[in-house]
Amino acid sequence: METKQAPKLPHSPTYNLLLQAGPRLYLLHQVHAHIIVSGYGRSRSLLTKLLNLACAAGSISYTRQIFLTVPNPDSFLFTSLIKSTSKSHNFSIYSLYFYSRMVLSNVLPSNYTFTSVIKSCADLLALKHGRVIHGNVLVHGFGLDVYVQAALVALYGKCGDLINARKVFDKIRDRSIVAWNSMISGYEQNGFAVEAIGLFDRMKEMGVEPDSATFVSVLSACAHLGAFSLGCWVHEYIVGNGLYLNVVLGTSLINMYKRCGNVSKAREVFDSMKERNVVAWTAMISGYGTNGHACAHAGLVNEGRRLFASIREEYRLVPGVEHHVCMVDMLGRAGLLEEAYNFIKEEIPENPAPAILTAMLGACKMHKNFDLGAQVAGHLLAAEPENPAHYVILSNIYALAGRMDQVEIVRNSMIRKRLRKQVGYSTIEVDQKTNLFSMGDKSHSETNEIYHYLDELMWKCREAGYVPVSDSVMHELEEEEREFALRYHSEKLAIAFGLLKTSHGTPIRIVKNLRMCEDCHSAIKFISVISNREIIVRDKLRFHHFKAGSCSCLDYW
DNA sequence: ATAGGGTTAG
Repeated sequence: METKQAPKLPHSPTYNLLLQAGPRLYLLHQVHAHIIVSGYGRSRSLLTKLLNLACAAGSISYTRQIFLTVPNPDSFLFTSLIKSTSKSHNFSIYSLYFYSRMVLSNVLPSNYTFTSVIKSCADLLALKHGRVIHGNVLVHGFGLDVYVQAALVALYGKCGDLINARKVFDKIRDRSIVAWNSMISGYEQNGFAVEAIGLFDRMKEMGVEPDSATFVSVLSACAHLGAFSLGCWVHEYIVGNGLYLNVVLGTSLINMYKRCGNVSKAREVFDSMKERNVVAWTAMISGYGTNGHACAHAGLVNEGRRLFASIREEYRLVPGVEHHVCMVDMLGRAGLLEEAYNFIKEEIPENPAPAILTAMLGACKMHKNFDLGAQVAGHLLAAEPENPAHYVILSNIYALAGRMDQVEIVRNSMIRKRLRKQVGYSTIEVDQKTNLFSMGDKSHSETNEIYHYLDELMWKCREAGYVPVSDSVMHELEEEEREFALRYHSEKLAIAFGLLKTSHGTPIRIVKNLRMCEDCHSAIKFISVISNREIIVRDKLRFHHFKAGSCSCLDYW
């Protein structure tokens, strides 16, 4: 017996004209005219298709104009309109608009309506509207539709409401790969890299096969944590399972490798990609930059000046804060303090962004220009009086200049404002698990072993000629604390742990949330010789590759 | 008459 299938009816000639026109405005206008002239001006099906195409063609005004001519828009028309508008970021707001018109017209929404309108809320980060719509979902009985649930998880995740994202996620009975991906990316995008990886492990335990979207988030989490071996595992999995390296996935891999300090692997991936766009190129270039292969480090000041000029002259773009910061950093590093300062005054005469002044201040500190430093710090404190980092660097500058009275004043004003220095920490991945250390941390299960080993190591460093550099420690600390703090800075603890736990020949990779201090920088150079290991430290701004007693940053950072 | 879904990089 053959099964009876519903016969597939051919499209009407007019409908075919619409299909042929596609999302091209001038053709759509012609077909629209044809529709009206041939008396189909009230055909909902034709108007629906026309609306979708007008929207896809990018004209929201034409879309609205057509919408207003539809006699009685039905659920399908509203839904398709909401879906079309949800596809473009620019039109998300109209998605909400048409949804509210739908509700006001008493037209019943479907589960398809909700997936689209929720996506628009997510793109708009419209959490309040999202909550209301979530209520509507429940009222209309779609609370257990897996597509709607996945959209809700993504909505809450994007809006930073992880509690509700997880609540919805936990209620999903049969979790699709997209539901898992939404929750994992929710954690990742909100800075919870460890949780993202934890959920990924759970997903694997449950036998769910990850896909490229899963890996994009997981790689992002690896990049965040500097989790090199997990990142390599993901890469092997991708290759082993023959997953296609599309631009997004490829760029995620590049990003992971470069943020783990391995530019050559990043480059291998880049070279193997079939398609590359601006994002991929930018990821690769910035990888070279942060790892010390760019103008500011190589001292290619003329090249840098020329590139900056080309932003306007060749590319017709307006330089942004990030470009200004780079210029000031590059000039400052090269010792051209005056040029850097004039650059700021000329390029950004009013209210330069704090990041630009911070770069200037760093340059003043590096080249010990205390007068200019104090002047810059004054502007910076006026712009951001609540940021403790500015007070710390200013007090460091005064200390370097030997003006302890000023150090005292800065310190007191910090105390008065109840500002505290951001807590520094370092992480290191061992056996695909990330271990976190903070200064003087004794919470680790192998604390005694680690401290003992570190003391021994520092002793050997001293024998080899290492002298502690105490001026980089916070000046608000008491003398005794200072010595302790210096000896047990988080990166030193993490390195000691790494040396204890990994075999010879394996590079040690550390991620630090703040800038590295001068003392640690000097100590690690000695450690790299004594332990005969390559040590790679990623600090807040850039990479330091220590090998045989020297660092890739050439002591400028 | 006919038509559709949620996740992913700097």
